[in-house]
Amino acid sequence: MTKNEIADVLTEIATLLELKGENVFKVRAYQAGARALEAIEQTALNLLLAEGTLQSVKGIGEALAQKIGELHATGALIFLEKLKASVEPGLVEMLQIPGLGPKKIRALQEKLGVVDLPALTRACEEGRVAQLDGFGEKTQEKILAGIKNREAYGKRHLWWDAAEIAAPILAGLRALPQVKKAESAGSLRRGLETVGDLDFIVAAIEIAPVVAWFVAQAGVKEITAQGETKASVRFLSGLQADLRIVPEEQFAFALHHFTGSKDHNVQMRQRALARGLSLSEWGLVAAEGEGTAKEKIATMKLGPSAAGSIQSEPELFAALGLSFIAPELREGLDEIERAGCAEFPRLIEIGDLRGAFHNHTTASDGGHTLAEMTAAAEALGWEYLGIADHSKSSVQARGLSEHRLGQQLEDIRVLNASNRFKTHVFSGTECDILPDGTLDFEEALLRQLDYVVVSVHSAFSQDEATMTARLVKAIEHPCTHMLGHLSGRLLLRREGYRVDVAKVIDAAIAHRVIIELNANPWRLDMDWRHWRKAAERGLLCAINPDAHDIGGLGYVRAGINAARKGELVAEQVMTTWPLARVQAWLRTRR
DNA sequence: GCCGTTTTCGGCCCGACTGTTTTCAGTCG
Repeated sequence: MTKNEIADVLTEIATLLELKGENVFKVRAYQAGARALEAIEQTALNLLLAEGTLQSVKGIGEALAQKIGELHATGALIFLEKLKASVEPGLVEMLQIPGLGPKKIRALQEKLGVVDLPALTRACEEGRVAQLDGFGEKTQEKILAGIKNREAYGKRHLWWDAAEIAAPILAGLRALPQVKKAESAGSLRRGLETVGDLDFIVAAIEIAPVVAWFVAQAGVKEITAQGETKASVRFLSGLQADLRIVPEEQFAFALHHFTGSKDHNVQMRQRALARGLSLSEWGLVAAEGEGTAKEKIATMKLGPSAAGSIQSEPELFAALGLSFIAPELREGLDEIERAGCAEFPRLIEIGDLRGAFHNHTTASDGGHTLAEMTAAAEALGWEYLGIADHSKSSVQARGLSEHRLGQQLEDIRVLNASNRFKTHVFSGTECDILPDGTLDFEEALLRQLDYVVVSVHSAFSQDEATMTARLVKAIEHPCTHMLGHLSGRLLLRREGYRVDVAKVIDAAIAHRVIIELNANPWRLDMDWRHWRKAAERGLLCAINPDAHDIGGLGYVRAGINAARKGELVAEQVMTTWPLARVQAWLRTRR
């Protein structure tokens, strides 16, 4: 079993233990073990297991090391099988219903014999749930609504879509006279590829009018919570938005807290405790003595206290002996440990980009012409634009024949010579990698182009070894400059094909082939989780929007999120390089 | 189940809100 599969098993164990009413700290230990496993490389895990030193990994002790070893060696775990047999399988689904946690689910099972969602629905409809201790009419209604809307409520949303919804809300909040500061937080601010809900943090001099505006927005279907410091609404689409309002002095703490991630926050609080401090969304105070952080801050006179002097996130990190951690890096992996040792390098920013490869035109399945795409690139201030329409085997995308590609090559030559645009156009192709790993065009034609992107668009169901060999063979082709969308995944829609990413990265480094970071919000492929280690080993990145129309060029914004999460700096991304350097690089790859 | 500048036991992040209760448990993030 691979480490990610083992991590999934540990998470499953945690869920089952939770449903059994096990000690919450034991549950947390399994969850922490899963995270620890996700954070290390497969090869490192293999080595640790071979050496018998897995317990040196923080969060993995004797029991987890034994179970991980068993899973790695045999692909099965007797402990899990026994655990599964002791928990009704329908209970796991019940955890997805808002308001239902392990305790309530156990009560439902023990008192009413409810073991799955259909039985729960009946029990609600017959009014039996409302009569249980700790339950009532409202809970019963909420459960029924939760079951009915399960799909929409549980759904995650593409970062891109969530960002579009969040932008006018943030602008609306900032326009209110009572609002001093407002930011979006949560996974949206962390730039995660998908977003579960929206979080807004506001510093305001008066609370009521802000809450009133927030809950009265167009498209609000229901108000799910409304208190003194927070309000939550659910939009018609099922997307939930949370608003937290704090005094201005606490804005930095609240922003940090609600940016998360949860794992990051847990580790930050542990770090604070180790220094005799207690961190919460309200502030950073001495951990000793009575009272909550909120109460302490309320009674605190202005003075040289930690909370009084911290006005920003960088100051908050500094107070815990840490260099600033960009929101995109706050996933609770190893960023806190590393921030304790050194500064992070300046991560790539959208303004660093000078162009992009892998864009389509009306010649294949794009919506705008070569000239229109070039004009749009010029409007973005880009020095260059790469055109890579589909090759002939991608019939579904009106892939270009050799003849039509030759024509496009000439069109681009003429366009560049005309000096009509300041943006230089590179002629390329998104050449299909055929099922056997050969390319869709002959070498003689490929050599006439400025560059070649190779991608898989067929035979997705090949086994991992075949697909990996196929990609490696395409990378080894002397004309290949870049590998397009490595996994072929479509977020929230379909899994990528099975491929050994590590081997593909090795091949790309060995043959000086770029792996693109496809910035299309549905793709964001290769995944950000691979980039840091790969780039440290010398892999070069290109942030490519895979634009099929002029609006699609803007997708690089999403690509920047992923690149930052992968800790890429501008130098490691070829599309930040000036035109002359890019030209020279492409020539040396011939 | 994990861990140790509180070190082999006794802790484990912290607070808001809801719904159910008359002071709090459960859930959520």
